[in-house]
Amino acid sequence: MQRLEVAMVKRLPQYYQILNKMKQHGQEYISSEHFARLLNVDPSLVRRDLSCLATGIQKLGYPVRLTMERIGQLLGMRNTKEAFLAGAGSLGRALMAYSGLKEYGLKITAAFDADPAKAGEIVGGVKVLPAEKLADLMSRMNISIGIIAVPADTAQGVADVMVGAGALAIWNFAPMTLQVPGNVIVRNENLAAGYMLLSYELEQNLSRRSESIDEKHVNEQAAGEQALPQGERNT
Amino acid sequence: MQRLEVAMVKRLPQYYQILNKMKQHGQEYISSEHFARLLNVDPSLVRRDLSCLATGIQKLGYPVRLTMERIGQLLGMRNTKEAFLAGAGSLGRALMAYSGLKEYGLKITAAFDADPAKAGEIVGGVKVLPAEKLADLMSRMNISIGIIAVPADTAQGVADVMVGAGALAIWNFAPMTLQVPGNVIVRNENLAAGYMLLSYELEQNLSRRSESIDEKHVNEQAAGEQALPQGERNT
DNA sequence: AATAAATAGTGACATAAGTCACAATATCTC
DNA sequence: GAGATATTGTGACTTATGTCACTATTTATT
Ligand SMILES: NC(=O)c1ccc[n+]([C@@H]2O[C@H](COP(=O)([O-])OP(=O)(O)OC[C@H]3O[C@@H](n4cnc5c(N)ncnc54)[C@H](O)[C@@H]3O)[C@@H](O)[C@H]2O)c1
Ligand SMILES: NC(=O)c1ccc[n+]([C@@H]2O[C@H](COP(=O)([O-])OP(=O)(O)OC[C@H]3O[C@@H](n4cnc5c(N)ncnc54)[C@H](O)[C@@H]3O)[C@@H](O)[C@H]2O)c1
Repeated sequence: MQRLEVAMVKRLPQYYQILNKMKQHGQEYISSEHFARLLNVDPSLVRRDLSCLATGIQKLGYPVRLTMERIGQLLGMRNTKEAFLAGAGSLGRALMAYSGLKEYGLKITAAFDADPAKAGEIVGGVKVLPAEKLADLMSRMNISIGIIAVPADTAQGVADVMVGAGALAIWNFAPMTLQVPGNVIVRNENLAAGYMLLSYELEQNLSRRSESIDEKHVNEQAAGEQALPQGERNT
Repeated sequence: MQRLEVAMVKRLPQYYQILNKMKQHGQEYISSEHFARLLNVDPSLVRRDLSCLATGIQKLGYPVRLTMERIGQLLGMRNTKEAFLAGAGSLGRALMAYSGLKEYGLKITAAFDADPAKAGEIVGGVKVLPAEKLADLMSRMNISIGIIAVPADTAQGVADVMVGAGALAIWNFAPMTLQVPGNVIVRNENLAAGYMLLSYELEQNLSRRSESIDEKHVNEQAAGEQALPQGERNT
């Protein structure tokens, strides 16, 4: 009964990150219970997710190194992939400077910016080139991942160029959904949308809190303070 | 039959962003069909999501301004919220400089960094202060949102300080899940995990492609090129 | 005024995701 | 080496999410 579902795959990176931290702490094993506490999910969900890796050992838990290895392999992190970045603005530079991505198998080979003043700059070891060169270099170097960090109104155009140059996957930071052919993978990292969600939940919490104050006639500001753990939001 | 679900609320920001673009283009109405095309989802899902807003007009679609207004209200964007940012590194600076957030009702009032050399800097109109001042200022100014852009190993400590100072919501960019009391909302913006997902799907696509090449004995490199639209990944 | 056409709203259904409870099993202790 | 115990793996169940097909409504057209 292999339940290789989307929701599960979304959690695998989190297990991986936890395992990584455990490894650094010299931990040998970690239980589903422990995973669950760190991730605010149900232990049985962890077990269900990891059962497909066939790596759990009864009474001990999951061996840190082996499980990490398996997840890394499943997620395709073993072989480093090269990517081109479009847009060397403040977010683009942050990505260039971010060493964490190498650890997960991503290497930003070059960046491209429409602003001629930015050409020649080097950030985090990554050189910025003129935007015009993107298409040609991408197809000639056979780069299959494109990262989009340009303003929303030019994002679709950049995506089209990347796809035309052979991109198979696009990591998009512009706050919009891109239109691409069916064989191209897009992952939208819509941070603004993420904030709106936070804003919504905060609003909900606040109104619930004031409701209970209303109901119980003041003197209950602490109400909800010890409320049931609601878990964290992401995904 | 009010289906006010999590999954739906996650899509509302996307509808909002599309409506915003439509407004700028002077569009008056937008149909569920149109929404669906832009978001790569089923039109009936759009209708179900928006039905709770009671704003759709038959034969015309959804009125852009009114619907945007309703969503903005539901998401709690009408009243601007102030936030403190911890970590004025490359990502933190990008957030300070990002004007897009104001549009959605978020104002970063001040930033805090443990590195004394960074104190006094101003990025995007936001001043960087010494990290020691965070707790005191946060509780005195009654700021309820904290943004975490510090390295993963200090993130939990910063979160604890924020919660102690009265934070009710945390927007976390460190690649880990934070432990907070049940009344505090956390949104994890785990970009590294996002990349791993992209990597996984790319790997899947590549292996499926090579499979079909194997099966049909070469000469079919184009196979999958016109594959069924798989929609985009986010959330 | 009648008709056509587009499009929202929705009940019934299908699939995905998560929870519970418990059996199976590996390790540890004495 | 026998028994206790922690912990995995999983079938049955519950809840959430998405899809389909159809009805109702509004506007445009003749
Ligand atoms: N800065 C943030 O923290 C942040 C947060 C969330 C989302 N985003 C999104 O990320 C994107 C970039 O944001 P930013 O703050 O870095 O903006 P920015 O204005 O600092 O940088 C954008 C860069 O893209 C370049 N550019 C424009 N058109 C281009 C093209 N066709 N080809 C190549 N380069 C081009 C510009 O010259 C500029 O250097 C935007 O879509 C923004 O909405 C940014
Ligand atoms: N840069 C990126 O593109 C990127 C992408 C994804 C995730 N992240 C995550 O975001 C976080 C920040 O990344 P970054 O690239 O900006 O790192 P960075 O090293 O450039 O910046 C981190 C900043 O935090 C400060 N800091 C450390 N401890 C602190 C404390 N206790 N209080 C206040 N400030 C403190 C440091 O002085 C530094 O200025 C990290 O967790 C990283 O994994 C970054």
